Amino acid sequence: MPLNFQIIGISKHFPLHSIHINMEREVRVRFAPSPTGALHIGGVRTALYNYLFAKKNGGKFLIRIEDTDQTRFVPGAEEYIKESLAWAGIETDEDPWKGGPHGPYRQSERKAMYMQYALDLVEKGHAYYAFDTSEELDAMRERLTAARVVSPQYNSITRTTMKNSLTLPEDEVKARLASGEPYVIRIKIPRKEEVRLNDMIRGWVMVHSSTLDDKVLMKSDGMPTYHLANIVDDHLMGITHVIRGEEWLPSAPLHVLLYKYFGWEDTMPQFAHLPLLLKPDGNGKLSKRDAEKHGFPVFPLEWTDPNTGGQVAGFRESGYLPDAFVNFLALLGWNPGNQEEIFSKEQLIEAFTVERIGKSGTKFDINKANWFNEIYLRAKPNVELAEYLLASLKQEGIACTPEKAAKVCGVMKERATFPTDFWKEGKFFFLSPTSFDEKIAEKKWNNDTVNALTAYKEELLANTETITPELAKALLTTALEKKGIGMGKVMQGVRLAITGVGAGPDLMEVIEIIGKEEVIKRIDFAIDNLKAYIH
RNA sequence: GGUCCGUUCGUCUAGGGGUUAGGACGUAUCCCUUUCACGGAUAAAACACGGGUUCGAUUCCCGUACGGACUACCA
Repeated sequence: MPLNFQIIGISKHFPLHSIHINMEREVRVRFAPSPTGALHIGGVRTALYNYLFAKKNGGKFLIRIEDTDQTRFVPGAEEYIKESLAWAGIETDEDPWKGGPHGPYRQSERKAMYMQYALDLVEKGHAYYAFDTSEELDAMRERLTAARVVSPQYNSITRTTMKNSLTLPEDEVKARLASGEPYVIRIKIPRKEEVRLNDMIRGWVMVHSSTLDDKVLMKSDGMPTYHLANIVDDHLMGITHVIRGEEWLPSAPLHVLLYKYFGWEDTMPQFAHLPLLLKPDGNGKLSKRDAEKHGFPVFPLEWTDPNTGGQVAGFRESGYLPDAFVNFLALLGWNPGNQEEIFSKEQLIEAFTVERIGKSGTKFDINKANWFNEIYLRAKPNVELAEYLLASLKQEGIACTPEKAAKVCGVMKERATFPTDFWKEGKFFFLSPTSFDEKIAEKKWNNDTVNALTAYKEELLANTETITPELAKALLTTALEKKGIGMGKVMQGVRLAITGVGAGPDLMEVIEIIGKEEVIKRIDFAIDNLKAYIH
């Protein structure tokens, strides 16, 4: 794409690179999880926002696995991430599994390229070797704490007392390196400098460099830390916007400094730090414990930790529909600015802007998630819903035609929250009642009900037409008129006899689905078995 | 402790110098339904506090309080 002349004209006064690049660069964003366990719902939201942003702006969304900490690697976690995003319908353009032009997409596989960047910083005087052992580090912190230093850290002051290439003679440094002694490379944070960044959500954030510490860039095992790896990779992968959780905000100034020292300021991505997802009660970050405490999932998929054996519930397994889940998640911290709440994925892409992401933490409310699920469940065609019911029935060993299952779902969906409710609340469509709701029986089972049912049975027997809801109702009306009993008086009893419970979909529709013969059988059974309730 | 971020109904939020502070979930009540829901309607429910600035502040500024994140050779 050629630059237009106006921009070239401006370039006399403003740096051309930044204007040029910002306008011409394709939007590229990434989700960079660590494979250390199940992907938290907050992570899914971060991925979702990245995805929505990319698609909205005609850009690319990619996944990069940040597995630089080998000690925290958990088998299966990577697969879990992949499956979670797939379930939620968050599609990637580039990732470790399908690859892409900027691979590899696993930091462990990029290991070889980080050292040269760290060394580049050392050469430029922005980083240095450090040989301190962890015991020495601990001792330093203890010493500083004892001296009531407010923040004991490896920084411009303390580094002068430690074992590093700034304090040791050059020869000794060389000797130590040559001897294979373990070392790390630390960034050399300037003593006095104001570091600022313009966060897309929070505006200007300013931090004084004196509060930053000399973070480790290269670990002694030859792996980079997150701070180094994420800057190098984002740069190499052409990332234009970094949308990540608020927990990264404190280290963002460090990252800005790194871009500066590498000389990549012109293409430094824009940052957007997302508000946290909080516990539904009280305060704090939403955690696994909340799931256990409140009985709802905080992870997209069910997960069993291979190391601890600990198990967590998943939204998928709990019966949440992917579209409902995504819709719910999108509104947790973002809003469209109008009063609409129901958004398909495509509509979310269309409506999404970073500007409308809120600043404050968001408490997690499962009620709202359930509401979304109900909305999406009702919008689904009955045949699609039937698949869920058919699956439940198969587990129970009950045969059923797809047509009947669809019909059951059709009448049940108005009252269901989860697909599993079709079976749970609608067992009576498939199983004759063997027991009855005692409370209803106590209240509604009486001579009138028995008389009404007896008369109804006669009418059903006498009629030879195929039963429909209308016919079922007409016959009941006739029976009741003959007996001189009001419908309202016995309806609950009739329902109880036929379904065994006091609540359910329209009874006449239930009768149609169950069929005349079965209804008659159930009436007989109820009359025989509920005698004790007649006073 | 230090640094940074935040604070509108119980929850998610809209709004923004003058509003009856709007919507949604949840809750309650009523209507519809000769059954159960769905649906509809109504109600209760919020600008953390104190100073400024201003004719006027929930909105802007500064404090305080409260909450949170970060403070590893973890990400």
